[in-house]
Amino acid sequence: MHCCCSSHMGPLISPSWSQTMLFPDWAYKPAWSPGSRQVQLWHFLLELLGRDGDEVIAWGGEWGEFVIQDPEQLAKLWGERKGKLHMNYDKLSRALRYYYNKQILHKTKGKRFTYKFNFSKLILVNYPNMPCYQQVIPSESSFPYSFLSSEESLYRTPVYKAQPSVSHSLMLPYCFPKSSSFSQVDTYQGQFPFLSALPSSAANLSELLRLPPFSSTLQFGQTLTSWQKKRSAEWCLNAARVISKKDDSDGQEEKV
DNA sequence: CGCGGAAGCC
DNA sequence: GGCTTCCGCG
Repeated sequence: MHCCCSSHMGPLISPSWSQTMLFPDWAYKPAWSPGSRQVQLWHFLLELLGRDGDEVIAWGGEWGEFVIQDPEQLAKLWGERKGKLHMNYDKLSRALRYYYNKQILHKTKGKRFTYKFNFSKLILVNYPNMPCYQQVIPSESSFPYSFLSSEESLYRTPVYKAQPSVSHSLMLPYCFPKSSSFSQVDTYQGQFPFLSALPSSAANLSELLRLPPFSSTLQFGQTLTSWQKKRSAEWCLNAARVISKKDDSDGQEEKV
């Protein structure tokens, strides 16, 4: 039994989930609040990946896999974000390679500009003291998709290939009940920059949560629904209104 | 391209 | 610690 992120998937998806999202309070702490640092490369990648139809970077055929379609442009954007005017793909890719050791990321061999996130490790590395997490991961081994051969996706078949039993990292916060130890929860506050630190508002959250491949949204909706019904009182819940679209929405530094 | 050592920066 | 910069190697 692993917390709320159970493996069963039902047909139900709340039609309103894209309009109203519920998050624990701590999920809204900005990245630059005490205890957290500047934006990290993987935050940035997830952020861009959350924007559907991006020409610079996009999700690949496998769960967590992504393809950098315009390496130099990606480097330029990253450089702008970090204030490094001479950033290029050579340097950016070095940073990506440093993720190999941490097992946050690895290279999809044979595919140009293609890397793959290990969401489980991503969480473990960055948020090691998660209570329920230690139950989730070891039981299923760190990678729930082992039935997928890595060579399998020569062709880009979108759906139903990768069906994770543990949903992706952005859902993991839902596995951490607020319940008894408030102090623990406090420790987590501000530690989810990829949830809360994205440039501006909750609108970005919605983009982010469209995240990786496929059914994640479905699971997400389902999870939300059940949590809303069952345990919402136990959470420090926040309602995030998702602004459907701002004409101002390029208010990030992407455009200069 | 992709890799990883080495040094440097903040 | 998390890159950034540079570089030699395959």
